[in-house]
Amino acid sequence: MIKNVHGNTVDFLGEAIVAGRYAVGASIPPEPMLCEELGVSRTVVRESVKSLVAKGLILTGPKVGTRVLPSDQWNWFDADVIAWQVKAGLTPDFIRDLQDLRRVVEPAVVKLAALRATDLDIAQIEAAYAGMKHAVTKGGDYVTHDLAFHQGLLQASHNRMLIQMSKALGALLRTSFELSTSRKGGPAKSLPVHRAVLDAVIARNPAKAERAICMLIDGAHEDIELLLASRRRLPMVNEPALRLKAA
Amino acid sequence: MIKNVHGNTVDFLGEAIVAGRYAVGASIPPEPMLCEELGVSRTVVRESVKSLVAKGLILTGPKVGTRVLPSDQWNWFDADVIAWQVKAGLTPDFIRDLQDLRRVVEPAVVKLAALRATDLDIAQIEAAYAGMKHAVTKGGDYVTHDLAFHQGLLQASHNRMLIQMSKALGALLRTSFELSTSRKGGPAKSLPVHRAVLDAVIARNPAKAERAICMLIDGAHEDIELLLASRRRLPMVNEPALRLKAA
DNA sequence: ATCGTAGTATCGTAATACGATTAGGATGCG
DNA sequence: CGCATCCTAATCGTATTACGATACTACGAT
Repeated sequence: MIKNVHGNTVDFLGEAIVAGRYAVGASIPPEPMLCEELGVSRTVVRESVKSLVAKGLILTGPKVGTRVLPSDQWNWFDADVIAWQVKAGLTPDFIRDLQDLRRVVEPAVVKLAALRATDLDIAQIEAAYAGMKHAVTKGGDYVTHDLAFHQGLLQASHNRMLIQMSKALGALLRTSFELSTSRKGGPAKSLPVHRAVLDAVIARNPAKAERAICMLIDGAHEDIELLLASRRRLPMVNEPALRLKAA
Repeated sequence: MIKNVHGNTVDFLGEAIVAGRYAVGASIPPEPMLCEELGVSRTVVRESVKSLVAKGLILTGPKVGTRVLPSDQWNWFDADVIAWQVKAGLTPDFIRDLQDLRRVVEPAVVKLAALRATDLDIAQIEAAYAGMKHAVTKGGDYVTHDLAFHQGLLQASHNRMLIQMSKALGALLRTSFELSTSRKGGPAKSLPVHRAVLDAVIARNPAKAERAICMLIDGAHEDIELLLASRRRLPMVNEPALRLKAA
């Protein structure tokens, strides 16, 4: 998974920060030290740092160094930030936040989708549903099509802000699916509920669509609670970090 | 309002892109040209470009140049992107999206706030309310305290994703207030509704809080519709852009 | 003891050079 | 004449060096 020097550097630093390897408010190693550690030029380090600044993870200043900002200032809807968080380990806090978000957003989204979906939107959701059905009956990748289903719903809301949440909600859906695989009937059980959502959207019935999606969310709710209960403590707490000031 | 060369460059380019001065999918001038135009070194231009890439506005590649991405890939919850959009002129689309978002998010937020608000949260909202009241009775800046009120509500939800929306919703609130100033009774009328929201939160009554905030939103709804009706066409459409390929 | 000042670590900006990639045209063949 | 192939050149990617700007730190003077 090599891409380019810049991308790798951003990922390395971003992941380290999101994983909590540098304490909030503390400085990360100065540029020359990072250059040496990562074996890249200062140009690359600086551009990477700027990228992270743009995502709200850090701030920089002469002499003050590069400091990690508190996590509520991060761009939590940024695809990279989400990816780093997922890779670093899903904290209960993160999952709880996402769950709140889903319960707020998805019902509203399907209502809008029922009003605004174009034929193309519906065709795409229908295709995703077909993929899910195929995965259940003949085996295959269920979660990818499940994600496509929900993403199609977001898209059909035709609201840029709401669409933006697909990456974040995707992380949650993927997690909740992590559980459902253990219980054999999971996908098979949720399939008809997905169908009901889609039918309601096609029928342009916002109220019905909302009721259907709420059933879906409530179903996933249990899985998540189980997940949170099982993983009481996750690897990422406040570890001493890599090293801030050697001397 | 000078800050540093990098910040100015990012703002200049970001604003130009958000304002639609470069067509979606088209290339913006190559790095050397931007250096000359802006009178900065290539270092600065590159770091600025990386910042914009991090915000999802553009993508770069050797030979392909730097291309503007479709607006539904932009990080719409990024404070800078919002600021640039506001500065460039509020399009009806943008306002409509924000309005959707507000109707979805704020009721949910106050419900969570009613469950989770700490004493400190409530004290801050209370302070904001006092500021609003003062502005109405003795004159002063109403909108700033109004913003602080709603931001306090977001904060009290204790959900990082929801908190992140404060910048975006702030832009909407500021816009809707732009209208209310014309009608003299605006602030005075909305004050008791704000009080009702706050009281419900203090009383830990989610349902009541939700009803109250819905009244508030519905009130603002008219203002926004008026705004949209009055400004049928805004400056930012598809202008020819600055200049792509001179030769 | 407190304030001011100088020193220094660190980021900010500039300038230059060369390597890497690929879009898009030039070329040759069927 | 149309299409596949190759090549060129435009443009970004990375490295290196140098110096200016800034803010923390510590020392010394009052």
